[in-house]
Amino acid sequence: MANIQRAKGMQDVLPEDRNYWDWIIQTAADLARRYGFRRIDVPIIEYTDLFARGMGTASDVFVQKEMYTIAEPDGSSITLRPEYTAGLVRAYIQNGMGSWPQPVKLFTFGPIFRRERPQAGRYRQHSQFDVEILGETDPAADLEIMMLAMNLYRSLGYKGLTFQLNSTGCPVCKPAYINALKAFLADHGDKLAPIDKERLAKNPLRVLDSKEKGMDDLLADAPHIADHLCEDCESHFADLRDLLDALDQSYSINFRLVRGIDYYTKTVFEVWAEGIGAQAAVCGGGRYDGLAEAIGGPSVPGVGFGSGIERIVLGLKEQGIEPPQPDAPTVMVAHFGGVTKTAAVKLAFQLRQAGIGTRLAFARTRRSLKSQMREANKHAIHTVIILGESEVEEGMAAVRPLDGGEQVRIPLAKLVEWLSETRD
RNA sequence: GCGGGUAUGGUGUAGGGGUUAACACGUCUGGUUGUGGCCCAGAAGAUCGUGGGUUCAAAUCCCACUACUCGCCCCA
Repeated sequence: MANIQRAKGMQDVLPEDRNYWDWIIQTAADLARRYGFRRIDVPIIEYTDLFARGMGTASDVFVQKEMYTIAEPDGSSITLRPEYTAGLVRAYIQNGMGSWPQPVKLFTFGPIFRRERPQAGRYRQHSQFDVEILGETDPAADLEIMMLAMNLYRSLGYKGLTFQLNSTGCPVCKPAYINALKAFLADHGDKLAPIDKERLAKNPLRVLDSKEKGMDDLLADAPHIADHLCEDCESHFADLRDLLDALDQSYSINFRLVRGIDYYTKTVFEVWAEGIGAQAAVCGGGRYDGLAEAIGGPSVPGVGFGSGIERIVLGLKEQGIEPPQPDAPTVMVAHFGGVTKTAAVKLAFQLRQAGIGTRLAFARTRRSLKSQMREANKHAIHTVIILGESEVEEGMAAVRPLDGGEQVRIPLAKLVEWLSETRD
């Protein structure tokens, strides 16, 4: 058995769990369409270059290790997508969506791949629901993205939801802020943990994300990005907050909320839910006005979010929320082999044709009715139709309700009508 | 990449050197001719993760490896 197992970090989604998935995806798609988003699907594989440019060079070495990259015989390099946004922006540019009515609002679902060490709620293949608005700078677009995310979790029944909101500035104002932050941290270098000193050197913004002891107090006095925003970012952020207020939507300004990649500009946000442990964030997103240019295209502003389905499922389970059960057959046809089996097979398909979900008993030889009844009971069947020799001879069916009630004989010709009137 | 934990039938567990590895759930069959759930009886199903070592004897002790899992780093 030891050698028959799924690859590391991969997951089987068993039928029981799949109920959560279907429900989540259905809910999300309905919601997105109500907001005017349309579904798109892009390939799982893109040229490696697209992701390399999209991510920026800061985390290049690291990124290389986490991506599933394949060298093709023709010398090109392709990669299993580690995120959605770059591929969607590529599709926007390549398909000339710049000349569609703007903005273009898209959503999608599917797997993304990162070679990380697996952990609770984090796998090497995981699926995301991803939503983007491309070609729009209005803060109301940011609002729409945020509210779509929030309302998705609300629709699913999540409790204890909060918005964490911040602005990360833009290429005009961000560098000056980073310098101010660096200077501040350098002044307090003796108070930094080794890990934070490393972050300070590599990616100063990440120090804000530090969970080291004493950092809460220290960072309280650190410069806030909000005080360093340029005029454009400042007004964008103010407008967004006004709109949230207009909707009576509460949120927390979290100046320590930062996102890893370079391409984020202005708005960054996360939705947090209570009760799912260390991974409080069920989704993260933001604005990325510089991404399209970074990958070598025209300037196209964008804002969006991605949310991991596995993590949503985890949260639902921890909050004790169960998905609706999908329809399963409630009618079963039992028989005793031979001519009765032939009759049963014909009947089962007639019922299905008529829209009645039907389970057919299988049996290579004569099989006891007891075992067929037991089978019915295990599958929540509420009506067993028994076709024995005498029934077949007379063109009748013995209809046995399992939820109480008398067994009756119904002419086969009237069975569909009888079932739809009486049993559903 | 770094650290912790765990590995026994399909699942969850018990057993801690000595003849047929136990229990529960699940699965299957039967409990008089063609009737479920409860109950009863029975059956199938494990070379005790892999490889080595100690021993007369290893599921049990030792070592290594692998896998799984939790956390750290990092997170698109």
